[in-house]
Amino acid sequence: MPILDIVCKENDYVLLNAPDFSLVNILDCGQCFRFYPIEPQCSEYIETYEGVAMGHYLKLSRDNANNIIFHNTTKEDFLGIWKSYFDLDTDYAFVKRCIREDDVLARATDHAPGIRVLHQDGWEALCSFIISQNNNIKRIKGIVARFSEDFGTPIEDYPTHYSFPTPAQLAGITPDDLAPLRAGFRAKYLADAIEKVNSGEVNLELLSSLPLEEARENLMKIKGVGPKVADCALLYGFGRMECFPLDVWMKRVMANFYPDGLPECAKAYAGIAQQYLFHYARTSPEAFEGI
DNA sequence: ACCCAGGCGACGA
DNA sequence: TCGTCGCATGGG
Repeated sequence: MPILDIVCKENDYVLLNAPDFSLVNILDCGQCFRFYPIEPQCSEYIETYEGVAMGHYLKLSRDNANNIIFHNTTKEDFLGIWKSYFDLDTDYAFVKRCIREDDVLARATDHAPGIRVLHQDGWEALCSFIISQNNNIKRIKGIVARFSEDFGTPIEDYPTHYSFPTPAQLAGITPDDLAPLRAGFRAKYLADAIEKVNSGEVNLELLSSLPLEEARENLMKIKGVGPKVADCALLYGFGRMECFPLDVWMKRVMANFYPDGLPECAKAYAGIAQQYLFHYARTSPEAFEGI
């Protein structure tokens, strides 16, 4: 049984009736930093976002019938890039039914039912979460945008949009070269990541398959990569859905709701559960009420 | 003016 | 191994 009904309409690909898919939930919940809301161009569209991922520009909308429209997308790009990027092979309705056995997770999934965990490019996720430390999401997005504009490549047919720079494009870059990003003390961490990935001291190719502890230790050889940044890179960039990044918000969640650890029903879906809980804690004033 | 932001490294006990 | 502190930058 297909998880989602997908049809091709002229130049668009459309997910039919996808209630577990909200653009604002997915693209504005602190997991990715390159998508921005734009004015919908059709009265039927509830929300429209555009951005760049995996070296490709994408504009997508949700309409008033809960269809998700991938605008002007080829079959090759949809199946080769976006199907994986938006985790379309995972049945989020099923995952939510499982984790909702827990009351807090039930509230969290009600609060933002359209969250999904993206499968982003690993290098971009690593750099993005190096930048994220002691920083806020708005400024992270600005730094990542300048990183792409200053060192990436214009996208074909969308020359005002830029791909995220590859390690090869950044070879030899010094912290001073990164000054235009205004990344502050994180510039030297980015430079170290560039150096260690280009030298092969850290091999990104292995991180999807290595035992989790080894993968984390590998990433933490990079200056500025500790347990939290490593877990975020592994979860969002290397498909390690068992990762459970503990930032300040998640530490509050654990202390308040789960002093004895994550409930059993969520353990098989730790990364996804984390995303619902993180977003709930950060955006719902009721999250910690009565605690 | 102050405080904080999806942490981390350096340092001292 | 543990706690504490400084860190660049910019928005509220």
